[in-house]
Amino acid sequence: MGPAKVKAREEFARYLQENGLKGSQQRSHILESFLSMPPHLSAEELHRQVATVDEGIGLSTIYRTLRLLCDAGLAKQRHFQEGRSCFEQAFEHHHHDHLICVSCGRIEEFICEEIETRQDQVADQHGFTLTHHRLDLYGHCADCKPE
Amino acid sequence: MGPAKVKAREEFARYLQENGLKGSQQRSHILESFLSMPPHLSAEELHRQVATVDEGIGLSTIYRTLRLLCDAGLAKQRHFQEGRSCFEQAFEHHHHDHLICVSCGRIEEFICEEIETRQDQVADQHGFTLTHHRLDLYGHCADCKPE
DNA sequence: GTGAGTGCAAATGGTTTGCACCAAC
DNA sequence: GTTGGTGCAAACCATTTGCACTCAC
Repeated sequence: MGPAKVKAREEFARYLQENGLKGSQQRSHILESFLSMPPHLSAEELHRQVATVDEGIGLSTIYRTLRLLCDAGLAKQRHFQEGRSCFEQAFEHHHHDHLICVSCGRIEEFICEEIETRQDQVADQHGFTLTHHRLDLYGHCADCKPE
Repeated sequence: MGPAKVKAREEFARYLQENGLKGSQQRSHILESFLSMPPHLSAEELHRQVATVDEGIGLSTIYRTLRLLCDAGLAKQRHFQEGRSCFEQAFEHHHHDHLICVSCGRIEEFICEEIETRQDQVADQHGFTLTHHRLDLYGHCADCKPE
């Protein structure tokens, strides 16, 4: 169990504390599952995982807690596919962009300073002040290459 | 009326022809409205515009025709905001990325060869073969700058 | 006249919400 | 014991679809 996860737990507890929110068994189970899973997952996937520990937990609670985690800065909501959210572990993560395999769904992260710089230049040329951006590269990963 | 629009009409007729599809008053009205409007619009916006010419036209017909236009290569479906599609005029358009104003919704297009090149390099380093990508820059445009 | 196109209403599906009940502080 | 949390079912909402009818070829 890495120190990042310990810190994430503390962070969540602190967030609840500071906002006059309560803890609960469900929230603990959801957080633990979230921390133990791959860094990118859907609400549905998280729900299935949590169900192995707590059968009766509702999907709405998953969504509500996921929103809490986003507000607390521990998760980030992404939209790699239309009509379905992907939640990403955000604690101790710096900015990065994504490579998404269109065959198997594998997601890899990267960051390219050159691209970041160019984006700022482009925005500048158009008189825009950037708030955020989204760069997703879609393709076939090494394992899914057609022969 | 630019030559691009004339070509777009011919292209659509040809597409229908080649695929054993029929023309209709509705399809003509929708195409004309689509060509006369700004290059980025929602199905709803197109529907409202078409309604000024043909009151009774259904929203489903708008969607069905929009899909046809995409298939014919005259439109491209984008997803700048979650849960709402944006359709873009695609005839005589080359590849480009977008700047989106988070205040007024204005959309500007740009292309940066340097970024394109870097994307290929990044994909290569990760063993990916790119099929497509999505680069959206969000921010405040010149007119919406906070003083 | 036949197969495709249309309008309408109903379905879809991921996500959110209203509400009565339950539990953490 | 008060206030927030939970599960369930119903609501959302852009988009799609089933169906009976109409129109283009």
